[in-house]
Parts: sequence; C-alpha cells; structure tokens
Amino acid sequence: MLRVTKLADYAIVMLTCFASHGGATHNARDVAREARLPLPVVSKVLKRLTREGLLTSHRGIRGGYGLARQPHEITVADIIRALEGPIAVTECADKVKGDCGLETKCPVRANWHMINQAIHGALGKITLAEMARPLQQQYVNISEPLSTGQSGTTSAQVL
Amino acid sequence: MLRVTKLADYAIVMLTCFASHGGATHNARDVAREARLPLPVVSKVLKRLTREGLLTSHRGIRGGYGLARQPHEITVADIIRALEGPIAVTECADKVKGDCGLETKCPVRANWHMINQAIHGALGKITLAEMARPLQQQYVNISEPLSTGQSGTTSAQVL
DNA sequence: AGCATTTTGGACTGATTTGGTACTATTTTG
DNA sequence: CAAAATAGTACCAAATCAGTCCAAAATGCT
Ligand code: FES
Ligand code: FES
Repeated sequence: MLRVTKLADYAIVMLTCFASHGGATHNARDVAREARLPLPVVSKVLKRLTREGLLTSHRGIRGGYGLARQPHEITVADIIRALEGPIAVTECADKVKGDCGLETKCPVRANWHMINQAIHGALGKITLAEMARPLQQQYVNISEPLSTGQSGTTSAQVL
Repeated sequence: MLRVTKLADYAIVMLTCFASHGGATHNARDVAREARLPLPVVSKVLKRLTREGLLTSHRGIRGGYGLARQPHEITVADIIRALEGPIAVTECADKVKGDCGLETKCPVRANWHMINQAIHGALGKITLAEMARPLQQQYVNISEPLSTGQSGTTSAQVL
C-alpha cells in the first residue's frame, strides 16, 4: 500500500539515535534499549545498514557501530534503499525492462517513471540530520493545489 | 518496498483507456480487451473504482462504466487511494494515533508526516488527463540535487 | 412478462512478502 | 584462551496480495 517496510522505519529511528549522539559508536544492545526495539531486529537492521555502507562496524569485545558518513550526507532515500533495494513505485518505473503485460509501448510507463523520480527526489532531499531535529519548518512549503478537483487537501512540497 | 499494488497499477492503465476515449461508457469485457488484462481482475478493479466514486456504473444489457469526473479532475492520488485506502508511507504518517512502539513523542514521526505529504502532494498533482498523453515535458523539471552526498542521481520534481 | 446481459458483492485459494527469531561462525580485546 | 560483539544465513509464522469464482440484483429488449 505504498508503505515503507517496518525494517526501514526502524532503521530511520535507529539512525537518528546515532545522529543525535554526535557520531559515537554504539553496540546493538545500546541501540535496542534507546530505540525501544527488540534486540534481534535491531541487530538485523544494523547488519544490513553496515553491509550497505551506511554504518561502519567494529567487532570484538569493545565493538559497535558508527555512522559511515555525516548525518547531513545520509538521505532518507539512502536508508530506504539500503533496507528495501531500489526505490521503484512499480516494477517498470525503475528499470528499462518493460513489463506490465502491455508490450513495449505502454502508455503510462513514462509517467510512472516520472512519478517515481518525483518521490525519489523528495526522499533524497531529506537528510538524517533533518530527521534528528524536531521539524524544520522551512523545509515544508504548504501551497494551494493547482489542478484540484479535490476537497480541502493542501499539498505539502519538499523544497 | 514502497510499491503501489498491481491492482492500482491496473486501475491507472484502465482509466487511461476511458480517458482516451472521450468519456464513453465501456463494459468490463471491452476494458479487459483494450487493457490486455484478464477479465476477472478488470471486473474487480472496476467495481472498486465505482464504489469509491471514480466511475459511474450502469447495469443491464447495455450497461457499462464511465468516468464520474473529467480526466483532469482525477488525480493519481485519487486512484491509488481508491484501491489501497489512504496513502500513508508509514502507519503513523497519516493518522493521529501514535504508534511505532515509542510512546507519544517519537522524534521522527513529524518528519514522516512531512514526507508523506510530499509524496501525496506529488501524486495529487498528476491527473488522469496527463497520464493519458505520452508525456508532457513541461511537467517534469529536472534539477540538480541540492544537498546531495549522492552520486549522479538527478532528481525530478513535479511542478 | 420473460430473457439475455451486465454489474454487484462477497468469499475463497495460492503465492508472495514481511516480521521476527535462532543458530553458528568470525573477529577483537584482554 | 575466554568473553563480547558482529556476520551471515536459515527458518517459520503472520500478513498481504493477486487472481478466480459464483450467486444475486438490475436493466433493457422483445
Ligand atoms: S510498463 Fe508498467 S504500467 Fe505499463
Ligand atoms: S510514531 Fe511512527 S516512527 Fe515513531
């Protein structure tokens, strides 16, 4: 349902913990306690984030995890991609392989690609540093809908 | 994986068929033939679209379905919402009910809400009329990423 | 009135994905 | 060598999705 998986959700919560502690290293147990999540899932997510290059890990008795980059250099898109793979609203939105049953010339495929890029662009502009702060109002720009037909929904746009 | 369901994908393909035929009524079989989709799924989707108010239906021997509104008054967000319910990237992004385990004050919740509105806004600005045309270049505005840290990904933004 | 056609609503099943846990191996420190 | 921590993978239960099917109601035509 156009949902991000829980694992990715957890990942963002966990990474904000790292970000708000100035880049110190934490082990899985500490992260689990701070994020109030069960240790096994935390461990699983941390492993993936490390494999995908968002975290660095240190094994051994005083080991733990740390951010591989600065918080403002990690975007929400990066995090989601690390946990779920490439961001693609539909199968055909991302890759060149045409599908959807309709042969090579599906009329809506180009538009899906455009929609996908719009979402990807929005997600790629929000960084971990911003997620760690309450909410920066300057990043939200409420504007009137242009071609509406909709009821009173105001649309927010990430700048 | 941040995917739209296949039913919603089908719905958009099917509705573009309606849009490109000037609002005439079609029965389920005709739509299935034109969209090259199995009849049962087409029927299922048409039923939901009617129940959600995007199509009007006429029963009986010369019955069929027709668009309830003009193509430029139906947005992609409307279609997705009709098939999948409210657009919510996370459970907490949409409703007021706080969850995610963390009690009332989850640090990232406000940001999820912002992200959700950004996506919803992008989807709410693309209408069925635009989806039915090949691709209106003026609707895509490729711009350089602002706070990047990303490789060569250019971000498209819906205007 | 009767009949063919079409929508309506729901239930049902198999397949896929997700969420979460467990277990073993490997590395590091002391 | 022992303890603590990560790495990798395998596994299972639950949820969701995709697709099909059928009986019932409505409509138009003869
Ligand atoms: S190619 Fe994906 S909807 Fe047609
Ligand atoms: S309330 Fe949803 S992530 Fe915290």
